[in-house]
Amino acid sequence: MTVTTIDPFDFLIRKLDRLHPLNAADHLAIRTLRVRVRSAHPLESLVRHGDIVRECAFLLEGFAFRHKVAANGGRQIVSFHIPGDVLDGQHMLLSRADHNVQTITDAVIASIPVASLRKLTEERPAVAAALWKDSLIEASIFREWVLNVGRRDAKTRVAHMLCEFAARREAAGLGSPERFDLPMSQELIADATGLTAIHVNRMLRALSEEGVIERDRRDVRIADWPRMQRAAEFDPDYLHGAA
Amino acid sequence: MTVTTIDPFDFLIRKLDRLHPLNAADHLAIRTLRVRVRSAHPLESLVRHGDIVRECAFLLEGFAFRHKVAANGGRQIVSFHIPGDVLDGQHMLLSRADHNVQTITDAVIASIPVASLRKLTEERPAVAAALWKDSLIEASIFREWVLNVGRRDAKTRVAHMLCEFAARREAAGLGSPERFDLPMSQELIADATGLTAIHVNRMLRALSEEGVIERDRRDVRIADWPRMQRAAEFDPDYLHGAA
DNA sequence: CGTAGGTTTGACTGATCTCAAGTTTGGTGG
DNA sequence: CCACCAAACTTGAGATCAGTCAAACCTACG
Repeated sequence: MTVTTIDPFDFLIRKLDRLHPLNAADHLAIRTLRVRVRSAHPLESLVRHGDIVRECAFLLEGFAFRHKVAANGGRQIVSFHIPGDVLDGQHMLLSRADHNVQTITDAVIASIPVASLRKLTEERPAVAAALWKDSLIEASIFREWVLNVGRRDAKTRVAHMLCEFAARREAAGLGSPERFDLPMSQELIADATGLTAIHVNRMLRALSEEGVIERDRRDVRIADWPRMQRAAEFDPDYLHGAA
Repeated sequence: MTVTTIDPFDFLIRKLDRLHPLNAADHLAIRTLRVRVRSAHPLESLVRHGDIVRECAFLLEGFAFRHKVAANGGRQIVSFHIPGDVLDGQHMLLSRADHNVQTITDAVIASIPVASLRKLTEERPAVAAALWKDSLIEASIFREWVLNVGRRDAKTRVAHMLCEFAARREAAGLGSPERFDLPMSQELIADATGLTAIHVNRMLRALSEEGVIERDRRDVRIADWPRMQRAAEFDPDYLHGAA
Protein backbone atom coordinates (compact mmCIF):
# COMPACT_ATOMS: atom_id res chain seq x y z
CA MET A 1 0.00 0.00 0.00
CA THR A 2 1.44 3.29 -1.05
CA VAL A 3 -1.05 5.35 0.90
CA THR A 4 1.26 8.28 1.28
CA THR A 5 1.70 8.85 -2.43
CA ILE A 6 -1.96 9.64 -3.08
CA ASP A 7 -3.64 12.93 -2.31
CA PRO A 8 -7.29 11.99 -1.93
CA PHE A 9 -8.37 15.52 -2.85
CA ASP A 10 -6.50 15.49 -6.16
CA PHE A 11 -7.95 12.09 -6.91
CA LEU A 12 -11.51 13.11 -6.09
CA ILE A 13 -11.27 16.43 -7.92
CA ARG A 14 -9.86 14.77 -11.04
CA LYS A 15 -12.66 12.22 -10.98
CA LEU A 16 -15.47 14.72 -10.50
CA ASP A 17 -14.02 17.24 -12.94
CA ARG A 18 -13.97 14.59 -15.64
CA LEU A 19 -17.68 13.94 -15.01
CA HIS A 20 -18.73 17.57 -14.92
CA PRO A 21 -16.37 20.54 -15.26
CA LEU A 22 -15.58 22.21 -11.94
CA ASN A 23 -14.16 25.67 -11.43
CA ALA A 24 -11.45 26.85 -9.03
CA ALA A 25 -13.98 27.70 -6.32
CA ASP A 26 -15.39 24.18 -6.55
CA HIS A 27 -11.89 22.76 -6.14
CA LEU A 28 -11.24 24.91 -3.09
CA ALA A 29 -14.55 23.94 -1.54
CA ILE A 30 -13.78 20.26 -2.01
CA ARG A 31 -10.45 20.75 -0.26
CA THR A 32 -12.21 22.01 2.84
CA LEU A 33 -13.87 18.60 3.33
CA ARG A 34 -12.74 16.50 6.24
CA VAL A 35 -11.38 13.35 4.62
CA ARG A 36 -10.32 10.25 6.52
CA VAL A 37 -8.04 7.84 4.67
CA ARG A 38 -7.71 4.27 5.86
CA SER A 39 -6.70 0.88 4.52
CA ALA A 40 -8.84 -2.24 4.48
CA HIS A 41 -8.08 -5.94 4.26
CA PRO A 42 -9.29 -8.32 1.57
CA LEU A 43 -12.97 -9.25 1.96
CA GLU A 44 -13.45 -6.63 4.66
CA SER A 45 -17.05 -5.51 4.93
CA LEU A 46 -17.44 -1.77 4.35
CA VAL A 47 -21.22 -1.45 4.36
CA ARG A 48 -23.85 -3.94 5.53
CA HIS A 49 -27.45 -4.22 4.34
CA GLY A 50 -29.55 -2.25 6.82
CA ASP A 51 -26.75 -0.02 8.09
CA ILE A 52 -27.31 3.69 8.53
CA VAL A 53 -24.43 5.13 6.53
CA ARG A 54 -23.06 8.49 7.60
CA GLU A 55 -19.87 8.51 5.57
CA CYS A 56 -19.38 8.50 1.86
CA ALA A 57 -16.46 6.29 0.83
CA PHE A 58 -14.26 6.71 -2.19
CA LEU A 59 -11.94 3.91 -3.36
CA LEU A 60 -8.34 5.08 -3.75
CA GLU A 61 -6.63 1.73 -4.22
CA GLY A 62 -7.73 -1.87 -4.59
CA PHE A 63 -10.97 -3.49 -5.68
CA ALA A 64 -14.38 -3.92 -4.09
CA PHE A 65 -17.85 -5.24 -4.89
CA ARG A 66 -21.46 -4.59 -4.01
CA HIS A 67 -23.89 -7.43 -3.43
CA LYS A 68 -27.32 -8.48 -2.25
CA VAL A 69 -28.33 -11.79 -0.70
CA ALA A 70 -31.46 -13.72 -1.69
CA ALA A 71 -33.64 -15.46 0.89
CA ASN A 72 -32.36 -18.84 -0.30
CA GLY A 73 -28.83 -17.75 0.54
CA GLY A 74 -27.75 -17.00 -3.02
CA ARG A 75 -25.51 -14.01 -3.42
CA GLN A 76 -25.81 -11.62 -6.33
CA ILE A 77 -23.02 -9.16 -7.00
CA VAL A 78 -24.44 -6.02 -8.60
CA SER A 79 -21.20 -4.15 -9.27
CA PHE A 80 -17.45 -4.31 -9.08
CA HIS A 81 -15.46 -1.27 -8.05
CA ILE A 82 -12.05 -0.03 -9.10
CA PRO A 83 -9.83 2.80 -7.85
CA GLY A 84 -11.58 6.13 -8.32
CA ASP A 85 -15.08 4.77 -7.75
CA VAL A 86 -17.47 6.46 -5.34
CA LEU A 87 -18.71 3.61 -3.16
CA ASP A 88 -21.50 5.37 -1.28
CA GLY A 89 -22.85 8.06 -3.54
CA GLN A 90 -26.38 6.95 -2.77
CA HIS A 91 -25.93 7.47 0.95
CA MET A 92 -25.87 11.19 0.31
CA LEU A 93 -29.67 10.95 0.14
CA LEU A 94 -30.62 7.43 1.23
CA SER A 95 -29.40 6.79 4.72
CA ARG A 96 -30.15 3.09 5.03
CA ALA A 97 -28.04 0.69 2.98
CA ASP A 98 -30.03 -1.69 0.78
CA HIS A 99 -27.01 -3.88 0.00
CA ASN A 100 -23.53 -4.87 1.15
CA VAL A 101 -20.17 -3.50 0.08
CA GLN A 102 -17.00 -5.50 0.57
CA THR A 103 -13.39 -5.25 -0.53
CA ILE A 104 -11.92 -7.90 -2.82
CA THR A 105 -8.27 -7.08 -2.28
CA ASP A 106 -6.27 -4.91 0.08
CA ALA A 107 -7.69 -1.44 -0.39
CA VAL A 108 -7.27 2.20 0.57
CA ILE A 109 -10.42 4.17 1.20
CA ALA A 110 -11.13 7.86 1.66
CA SER A 111 -14.24 8.62 3.72
CA ILE A 112 -16.11 11.91 3.92
CA PRO A 113 -18.96 12.63 6.35
CA VAL A 114 -22.23 12.64 4.43
CA ALA A 115 -23.43 15.81 6.17
CA SER A 116 -20.49 17.89 4.99
CA LEU A 117 -20.66 16.46 1.50
CA ARG A 118 -24.35 17.25 1.34
CA LYS A 119 -23.71 20.80 2.44
CA LEU A 120 -21.07 21.09 -0.27
CA THR A 121 -23.49 19.92 -2.96
CA GLU A 122 -26.08 22.43 -1.81
CA GLU A 123 -23.59 25.25 -2.17
CA ARG A 124 -21.79 24.05 -5.28
CA PRO A 125 -24.21 22.85 -7.98
CA ALA A 126 -21.37 21.70 -10.21
CA VAL A 127 -20.14 19.30 -7.54
CA ALA A 128 -23.69 18.03 -7.11
CA ALA A 129 -23.98 17.55 -10.86
CA ALA A 130 -20.72 15.58 -10.98
CA LEU A 131 -21.79 13.25 -8.16
CA TRP A 132 -25.29 12.96 -9.57
CA LYS A 133 -23.90 12.08 -12.99
CA ASP A 134 -21.69 9.46 -11.39
CA SER A 135 -24.75 7.83 -9.84
CA LEU A 136 -26.60 8.00 -13.17
CA ILE A 137 -23.77 6.21 -14.94
CA GLU A 138 -23.79 3.61 -12.19
CA ALA A 139 -27.53 3.16 -12.77
CA SER A 140 -26.89 2.70 -16.49
CA ILE A 141 -24.43 -0.07 -15.63
CA PHE A 142 -27.06 -1.72 -13.42
CA ARG A 143 -29.46 -1.70 -16.37
CA GLU A 144 -26.84 -3.37 -18.53
CA TRP A 145 -26.34 -5.99 -15.81
CA VAL A 146 -30.07 -6.74 -15.72
CA LEU A 147 -29.83 -7.38 -19.47
CA ASN A 148 -26.65 -9.39 -19.06
CA VAL A 149 -28.05 -11.68 -16.41
CA GLY A 150 -31.57 -11.81 -17.84
CA ARG A 151 -31.08 -12.30 -21.56
CA ARG A 152 -27.58 -13.47 -22.42
CA ASP A 153 -26.27 -17.04 -22.40
CA ALA A 154 -23.57 -18.05 -19.97
CA LYS A 155 -20.57 -17.63 -22.25
CA THR A 156 -21.64 -14.19 -23.44
CA ARG A 157 -22.35 -13.11 -19.87
CA VAL A 158 -18.89 -14.01 -18.66
CA ALA A 159 -17.29 -12.40 -21.71
CA HIS A 160 -19.34 -9.25 -21.14
CA MET A 161 -18.28 -9.04 -17.52
CA LEU A 162 -14.63 -9.32 -18.61
CA CYS A 163 -15.06 -6.63 -21.27
CA GLU A 164 -16.69 -4.24 -18.84
CA PHE A 165 -13.99 -4.79 -16.29
CA ALA A 166 -11.25 -4.28 -18.90
CA ALA A 167 -12.89 -1.14 -20.29
CA ARG A 168 -13.50 0.44 -16.89
CA ARG A 169 -9.98 -0.38 -15.78
CA GLU A 170 -8.61 1.35 -18.85
CA ALA A 171 -10.89 4.38 -18.44
CA ALA A 172 -9.62 4.71 -14.88
CA GLY A 173 -6.05 4.75 -16.15
CA LEU A 174 -5.13 1.33 -14.78
CA GLY A 175 -3.68 0.08 -18.04
CA SER A 176 -4.44 -1.66 -21.28
CA PRO A 177 -7.60 -3.74 -21.69
CA GLU A 178 -5.58 -6.26 -23.70
CA ARG A 179 -3.87 -7.72 -20.69
CA PHE A 180 -4.73 -7.56 -17.03
CA ASP A 181 -5.04 -9.47 -13.81
CA LEU A 182 -8.47 -10.28 -12.49
CA PRO A 183 -8.70 -9.46 -8.79
CA MET A 184 -11.72 -11.70 -8.27
CA SER A 185 -12.14 -15.46 -7.94
CA GLN A 186 -14.33 -17.43 -10.32
CA GLU A 187 -16.86 -17.66 -7.53
CA LEU A 188 -17.18 -13.87 -7.53
CA ILE A 189 -17.54 -13.87 -11.32
CA ALA A 190 -20.28 -16.47 -10.88
CA ASP A 191 -22.13 -14.35 -8.34
CA ALA A 192 -21.88 -11.38 -10.68
CA THR A 193 -23.20 -13.25 -13.71
CA GLY A 194 -25.90 -15.31 -12.02
CA LEU A 195 -24.06 -18.58 -12.71
CA THR A 196 -22.22 -21.17 -10.63
CA ALA A 197 -18.45 -21.06 -10.22
CA ILE A 198 -18.22 -24.41 -11.98
CA HIS A 199 -20.04 -23.14 -15.03
CA VAL A 200 -17.97 -19.94 -15.09
CA ASN A 201 -14.89 -22.13 -15.20
CA ARG A 202 -16.30 -24.04 -18.17
CA MET A 203 -17.20 -20.82 -20.00
CA LEU A 204 -13.72 -19.40 -19.44
CA ARG A 205 -12.30 -22.60 -20.85
CA ALA A 206 -14.63 -22.37 -23.84
CA LEU A 207 -13.53 -18.77 -24.49
CA SER A 208 -9.91 -19.89 -24.30
CA GLU A 209 -10.47 -22.85 -26.63
CA GLU A 210 -12.11 -20.58 -29.17
CA GLY A 211 -9.09 -18.31 -28.95
CA VAL A 212 -11.12 -15.28 -27.85
CA ILE A 213 -9.05 -14.93 -24.70
CA GLU A 214 -5.81 -16.39 -23.40
CA ARG A 215 -5.69 -17.13 -19.77
CA ASP A 216 -3.49 -18.39 -17.00
CA ARG A 217 -5.47 -18.41 -13.79
CA ARG A 218 -6.26 -14.74 -13.20
CA ASP A 219 -4.00 -13.34 -15.85
CA VAL A 220 -6.15 -12.53 -18.89
CA ARG A 221 -5.02 -11.54 -22.36
CA ILE A 222 -7.38 -10.39 -25.07
CA ALA A 223 -5.39 -10.47 -28.29
CA ASP A 224 -8.28 -9.61 -30.61
CA TRP A 225 -10.36 -6.99 -28.78
CA PRO A 226 -12.95 -6.44 -31.57
CA ARG A 227 -13.59 -10.17 -31.66
CA MET A 228 -13.94 -10.28 -27.89
CA GLN A 229 -16.41 -7.39 -28.05
CA ARG A 230 -18.49 -9.35 -30.54
CA ALA A 231 -18.37 -12.49 -28.42
CA ALA A 232 -19.46 -10.44 -25.40
CA GLU A 233 -22.04 -8.31 -27.21
CA PHE A 234 -20.13 -5.48 -25.56
CA ASP A 235 -21.00 -1.94 -26.66
CA PRO A 236 -19.38 0.55 -24.27
CA ASP A 237 -21.97 3.27 -24.89
CA TYR A 238 -23.72 2.40 -21.63
CA LEU A 239 -20.60 3.41 -19.71
CA HIS A 240 -21.10 6.97 -20.98
CA GLY A 241 -17.42 7.51 -21.49
CA ALA A 242 -16.59 7.22 -17.83
CA ALA A 243 -17.31 5.05 -14.85
CA MET B 1 -58.06 10.12 -20.77
CA THR B 2 -58.92 12.81 -18.29
CA VAL B 3 -56.06 15.06 -19.28
CA THR B 4 -57.81 18.22 -18.31
CA THR B 5 -58.29 17.23 -14.69
CA ILE B 6 -54.56 17.02 -13.90
CA ASP B 7 -52.31 19.96 -13.20
CA PRO B 8 -48.86 18.68 -14.11
CA PHE B 9 -47.22 21.20 -11.77
CA ASP B 10 -49.20 20.03 -8.75
CA PHE B 11 -48.39 16.45 -9.64
CA LEU B 12 -44.67 17.09 -10.06
CA ILE B 13 -44.41 19.24 -6.95
CA ARG B 14 -46.20 16.66 -4.83
CA LYS B 15 -43.90 13.94 -6.12
CA LEU B 16 -40.68 15.88 -5.55
CA ASP B 17 -41.77 17.27 -2.20
CA ARG B 18 -42.39 13.75 -0.96
CA LEU B 19 -38.84 12.82 -1.95
CA HIS B 20 -37.16 15.87 -0.47
CA PRO B 21 -39.00 18.75 1.23
CA LEU B 22 -39.36 21.82 -0.97
CA ASN B 23 -40.14 25.35 0.16
CA ALA B 24 -42.50 27.91 -1.36
CA ALA B 25 -39.75 29.42 -3.51
CA ASP B 26 -38.99 25.99 -4.91
CA HIS B 27 -42.65 25.51 -5.77
CA LEU B 28 -42.79 28.86 -7.53
CA ALA B 29 -39.63 28.14 -9.48
CA ILE B 30 -41.06 24.81 -10.65
CA ARG B 31 -44.17 26.57 -11.87
CA THR B 32 -42.08 28.77 -14.19
CA LEU B 33 -41.02 25.68 -16.17
CA ARG B 34 -42.38 25.31 -19.65
CA VAL B 35 -44.32 22.05 -19.55
CA ARG B 36 -45.81 20.35 -22.58
CA VAL B 37 -48.55 17.80 -21.90
CA ARG B 38 -49.43 15.23 -24.54
CA SER B 39 -51.06 11.85 -24.78
CA ALA B 40 -49.51 8.71 -26.21
CA HIS B 41 -50.90 5.50 -27.63
CA PRO B 42 -50.23 2.00 -26.30
CA LEU B 43 -46.76 0.71 -27.20
CA GLU B 44 -45.74 4.13 -28.49
CA SER B 45 -41.99 4.62 -28.40
CA LEU B 46 -40.98 7.58 -26.23
CA VAL B 47 -37.20 7.21 -26.26
CA ARG B 48 -35.01 5.07 -28.50
CA HIS B 49 -31.57 3.71 -27.70
CA GLY B 50 -29.05 6.17 -29.14
CA ASP B 51 -31.39 9.17 -29.18
CA ILE B 52 -30.15 12.53 -27.97
CA VAL B 53 -32.84 13.41 -25.42
CA ARG B 54 -33.55 17.09 -24.83
CA GLU B 55 -36.77 16.75 -22.88
CA CYS B 56 -37.40 15.19 -19.54
CA ALA B 57 -40.70 13.29 -19.48
CA PHE B 58 -42.91 12.71 -16.48
CA LEU B 59 -45.73 10.14 -16.60
CA LEU B 60 -49.08 11.62 -15.57
CA GLU B 61 -51.37 8.74 -16.57
CA GLY B 62 -50.94 5.22 -17.86
CA PHE B 63 -48.08 2.76 -17.75
CA ALA B 64 -44.72 2.49 -19.49
CA PHE B 65 -41.58 0.39 -19.50
CA ARG B 66 -37.89 0.72 -20.13
CA HIS B 67 -35.97 -1.95 -22.02
CA LYS B 68 -32.73 -2.95 -23.69
CA VAL B 69 -32.24 -5.36 -26.56
CA ALA B 70 -29.53 -8.03 -26.67
CA ALA B 71 -27.60 -8.79 -29.85
CA ASN B 72 -29.49 -12.09 -30.22
CA GLY B 73 -32.74 -10.14 -30.32
CA GLY B 74 -33.79 -10.88 -26.74
CA ARG B 75 -35.52 -8.01 -24.99
CA GLN B 76 -34.91 -7.24 -21.33
CA ILE B 77 -37.26 -4.90 -19.54
CA VAL B 78 -35.38 -3.08 -16.79
CA SER B 79 -38.27 -1.17 -15.23
CA PHE B 80 -41.99 -0.60 -15.31
CA HIS B 81 -43.36 2.90 -14.81
CA ILE B 82 -46.53 4.10 -13.21
CA PRO B 83 -48.18 7.53 -12.98
CA GLY B 84 -45.92 9.94 -11.15
CA ASP B 85 -42.69 8.40 -12.40
CA VAL B 86 -39.93 10.53 -13.90
CA LEU B 87 -39.11 8.77 -17.17
CA ASP B 88 -36.00 10.67 -18.19
CA GLY B 89 -34.28 11.80 -15.03
CA GLN B 90 -30.99 10.58 -16.37
CA HIS B 91 -31.18 12.75 -19.45
CA MET B 92 -30.62 15.75 -17.23
CA LEU B 93 -26.93 14.81 -17.33
CA LEU B 94 -26.56 12.02 -19.89
CA SER B 95 -27.72 13.22 -23.26
CA ARG B 96 -27.61 9.97 -25.20
CA ALA B 97 -30.20 7.31 -24.34
CA ASP B 98 -28.74 3.90 -23.50
CA HIS B 99 -32.12 2.15 -23.64
CA ASN B 100 -35.68 2.40 -24.98
CA VAL B 101 -38.79 3.71 -23.27
CA GLN B 102 -42.23 2.72 -24.48
CA THR B 103 -45.77 3.09 -23.23
CA ILE B 104 -47.75 -0.01 -22.30
CA THR B 105 -51.20 1.58 -22.27
CA ASP B 106 -52.69 4.87 -23.35
CA ALA B 107 -50.71 7.47 -21.45
CA VAL B 108 -50.45 11.16 -20.68
CA ILE B 109 -46.98 12.63 -20.50
CA ALA B 110 -45.63 15.96 -19.32
CA SER B 111 -42.36 17.00 -20.95
CA ILE B 112 -39.94 19.65 -19.75
CA PRO B 113 -36.92 20.89 -21.73
CA VAL B 114 -33.79 19.48 -20.12
CA ALA B 115 -31.97 22.82 -20.34
CA SER B 116 -34.56 24.64 -18.25
CA LEU B 117 -34.79 21.80 -15.76
CA ARG B 118 -31.03 21.77 -15.42
CA LYS B 119 -31.01 25.51 -14.81
CA LEU B 120 -33.66 25.03 -12.14
CA THR B 121 -31.59 22.39 -10.34
CA GLU B 122 -28.56 24.67 -10.38
CA GLU B 123 -30.54 27.42 -8.71
CA ARG B 124 -32.65 25.30 -6.38
CA PRO B 125 -30.59 22.63 -4.58
CA ALA B 126 -33.68 21.13 -2.96
CA VAL B 127 -35.19 20.41 -6.37
CA ALA B 128 -31.90 18.88 -7.48
CA ALA B 129 -31.85 16.75 -4.32
CA ALA B 130 -35.38 15.50 -4.95
CA LEU B 131 -34.63 14.52 -8.54
CA TRP B 132 -31.30 13.03 -7.56
CA LYS B 133 -32.95 10.99 -4.84
CA ASP B 134 -35.53 9.77 -7.32
CA SER B 135 -32.73 8.50 -9.56
CA LEU B 136 -31.01 6.86 -6.58
CA ILE B 137 -34.18 4.98 -5.68
CA GLU B 138 -34.50 3.90 -9.28
CA ALA B 139 -30.92 2.60 -9.11
CA SER B 140 -31.80 0.67 -5.96
CA ILE B 141 -34.65 -0.97 -7.86
CA PHE B 142 -32.26 -1.90 -10.67
CA ARG B 143 -30.02 -3.60 -8.12
CA GLU B 144 -32.98 -5.57 -6.81
CA TRP B 145 -33.81 -6.59 -10.37
CA VAL B 146 -30.26 -7.85 -10.95
CA LEU B 147 -30.77 -10.02 -7.86
CA ASN B 148 -34.23 -11.08 -8.99
CA VAL B 149 -33.13 -12.15 -12.44
CA GLY B 150 -29.76 -13.52 -11.33
CA ARG B 151 -30.48 -15.51 -8.21
CA ARG B 152 -34.18 -16.30 -7.80
CA ASP B 153 -36.08 -19.20 -9.36
CA ALA B 154 -38.82 -18.55 -11.89
CA LYS B 155 -41.78 -18.67 -9.53
CA THR B 156 -40.18 -16.35 -6.99
CA ARG B 157 -39.14 -13.94 -9.74
CA VAL B 158 -42.65 -13.61 -11.07
CA ALA B 159 -44.08 -13.26 -7.58
CA HIS B 160 -41.50 -10.58 -6.77
CA MET B 161 -42.34 -8.62 -9.88
CA LEU B 162 -46.02 -8.71 -8.88
CA CYS B 163 -45.25 -7.59 -5.33
CA GLU B 164 -43.13 -4.71 -6.50
CA PHE B 165 -45.78 -3.59 -8.93
CA ALA B 166 -48.49 -3.82 -6.27
CA ALA B 167 -46.39 -1.95 -3.69
CA ARG B 168 -45.38 0.83 -6.05
CA ARG B 169 -48.94 1.20 -7.27
CA GLU B 170 -50.09 1.61 -3.72
CA ALA B 171 -47.31 4.06 -2.82
CA ALA B 172 -48.35 6.15 -5.82
CA GLY B 173 -51.90 6.25 -4.53
CA LEU B 174 -53.35 4.00 -7.24
CA GLY B 175 -55.14 1.71 -4.81
CA SER B 176 -54.83 -1.38 -2.68
CA PRO B 177 -52.11 -3.94 -3.38
CA GLU B 178 -54.61 -6.69 -2.60
CA ARG B 179 -56.41 -6.36 -5.88
CA PHE B 180 -55.38 -4.74 -9.13
CA ASP B 181 -55.28 -5.05 -12.88
CA LEU B 182 -52.00 -5.78 -14.57
CA PRO B 183 -51.48 -3.45 -17.51
CA MET B 184 -48.87 -5.72 -19.08
CA SER B 185 -49.08 -8.96 -21.04
CA GLN B 186 -47.38 -12.13 -19.87
CA GLU B 187 -44.82 -11.54 -22.59
CA LEU B 188 -43.84 -8.25 -20.91
CA ILE B 189 -43.64 -10.00 -17.54
CA ALA B 190 -41.39 -12.57 -19.21
CA ASP B 191 -39.09 -9.91 -20.61
CA ALA B 192 -38.92 -8.28 -17.18
CA THR B 193 -38.07 -11.50 -15.35
CA GLY B 194 -35.71 -13.03 -17.90
CA LEU B 195 -38.13 -15.90 -18.63
CA THR B 196 -40.32 -16.93 -21.56
CA ALA B 197 -43.99 -15.98 -21.75
CA ILE B 198 -44.90 -19.67 -21.63
CA HIS B 199 -43.00 -20.22 -18.42
CA VAL B 200 -44.46 -17.08 -16.87
CA ASN B 201 -47.88 -18.52 -17.62
CA ARG B 202 -46.95 -21.76 -15.86
CA MET B 203 -45.57 -19.88 -12.84
CA LEU B 204 -48.73 -17.77 -12.56
CA ARG B 205 -50.76 -20.96 -12.66
CA ALA B 206 -48.54 -22.49 -9.97
CA LEU B 207 -49.00 -19.43 -7.74
CA SER B 208 -52.77 -19.71 -8.28
CA GLU B 209 -52.83 -23.43 -7.53
CA GLU B 210 -50.92 -22.84 -4.32
CA GLY B 211 -53.50 -20.22 -3.39
CA VAL B 212 -50.92 -17.43 -3.12
CA ILE B 213 -52.76 -15.37 -5.70
CA GLU B 214 -56.15 -15.51 -7.37
CA ARG B 215 -56.27 -14.53 -10.95
CA ASP B 216 -58.52 -14.05 -13.93
CA ARG B 217 -56.44 -13.00 -16.89
CA ARG B 218 -54.98 -9.66 -15.82
CA ASP B 219 -57.08 -9.20 -12.72
CA VAL B 220 -54.94 -10.19 -9.74
CA ARG B 221 -56.03 -10.66 -6.12
CA ILE B 222 -53.62 -11.25 -3.29
CA ALA B 223 -55.71 -12.42 -0.36
CA ASP B 224 -52.82 -13.18 1.98
CA TRP B 225 -50.26 -10.42 1.43
CA PRO B 226 -47.74 -11.63 4.06
CA ARG B 227 -47.77 -15.08 2.49
CA MET B 228 -47.28 -13.55 -0.95
CA GLN B 229 -44.35 -11.52 0.37
CA ARG B 230 -42.74 -14.69 1.64
CA ALA B 231 -43.32 -16.50 -1.65
CA ALA B 232 -41.76 -13.55 -3.47
CA GLU B 233 -38.90 -12.92 -1.02
CA PHE B 234 -40.23 -9.36 -1.16
CA ASP B 235 -38.81 -6.90 1.34
CA PRO B 236 -39.88 -3.37 0.35
CA ASP B 237 -36.88 -1.68 2.01
CA TYR B 238 -35.16 -1.32 -1.34
CA LEU B 239 -37.98 0.97 -2.50
CA HIS B 240 -36.91 3.45 0.20
CA GLY B 241 -40.49 4.33 1.02
CA ALA B 242 -41.17 5.85 -2.33
CA ALA B 243 -40.70 5.16 -6.00
C1' DC C 1 -68.26 -12.89 -37.27
C1' DG C 2 -63.54 -12.96 -38.63
C1' DT C 3 -59.12 -11.92 -37.14
C1' DA C 4 -55.07 -10.97 -34.34
C1' DG C 5 -53.02 -10.87 -30.13
C1' DG C 6 -52.86 -12.91 -25.93
C1' DT C 7 -53.31 -17.01 -23.04
C1' DT C 8 -53.16 -21.89 -21.92
C1' DT C 9 -51.53 -26.62 -22.19
C1' DG C 10 -48.60 -30.71 -23.47
C1' DA C 11 -44.43 -33.12 -25.00
C1' DC C 12 -39.78 -32.84 -25.71
C1' DT C 13 -35.06 -30.60 -25.57
C1' DG C 14 -31.22 -28.53 -23.72
C1' DA C 15 -28.48 -25.18 -20.93
C1' DT C 16 -27.07 -24.85 -16.54
C1' DC C 17 -26.89 -26.82 -11.85
C1' DT C 18 -25.56 -30.30 -8.53
C1' DC C 19 -22.72 -33.66 -6.74
C1' DA C 20 -18.37 -35.71 -6.51
C1' DA C 21 -13.56 -36.15 -7.11
C1' DG C 22 -9.19 -34.57 -8.30
C1' DT C 23 -5.47 -31.00 -9.21
C1' DT C 24 -2.96 -26.79 -8.76
C1' DT C 25 -1.44 -22.83 -6.23
C1' DG C 26 0.07 -19.80 -2.76
C1' DG C 27 0.91 -19.16 1.86
C1' DT C 28 2.74 -20.76 6.49
C1' DG C 29 5.46 -22.82 9.85
C1' DG C 30 9.04 -26.04 10.90
C1' DC D 1 14.13 -24.99 1.77
C1' DC D 2 10.58 -28.14 2.31
C1' DA D 3 6.12 -30.12 3.91
C1' DC D 4 1.70 -29.14 4.65
C1' DC D 5 -2.73 -26.97 4.21
C1' DA D 6 -6.61 -24.38 2.65
C1' DA D 7 -8.50 -22.15 -1.04
C1' DA D 8 -9.20 -21.97 -5.63
C1' DC D 9 -9.50 -24.17 -9.81
C1' DT D 10 -10.64 -28.09 -12.97
C1' DT D 11 -13.13 -31.94 -14.85
C1' DG D 12 -16.83 -35.52 -15.39
C1' DA D 13 -21.51 -37.52 -14.93
C1' DG D 14 -26.17 -37.17 -13.97
C1' DA D 15 -30.31 -34.30 -12.59
C1' DT D 16 -33.41 -30.46 -13.29
C1' DC D 17 -35.38 -26.12 -14.32
C1' DA D 18 -36.67 -23.48 -17.93
C1' DG D 19 -36.77 -23.16 -23.09
C1' DT D 20 -38.61 -24.67 -27.58
C1' DC D 21 -41.99 -26.33 -30.59
C1' DA D 22 -46.68 -27.16 -31.59
C1' DA D 23 -51.48 -26.62 -31.07
C1' DA D 24 -55.73 -25.01 -29.04
C1' DC D 25 -58.48 -21.61 -27.11
C1' DC D 26 -60.13 -17.29 -25.64
C1' DT D 27 -61.63 -12.47 -26.23
C1' DA D 28 -61.61 -7.84 -27.67
C1' DC D 29 -62.13 -5.28 -31.57
C1' DG D 30 -62.96 -4.00 -36.23
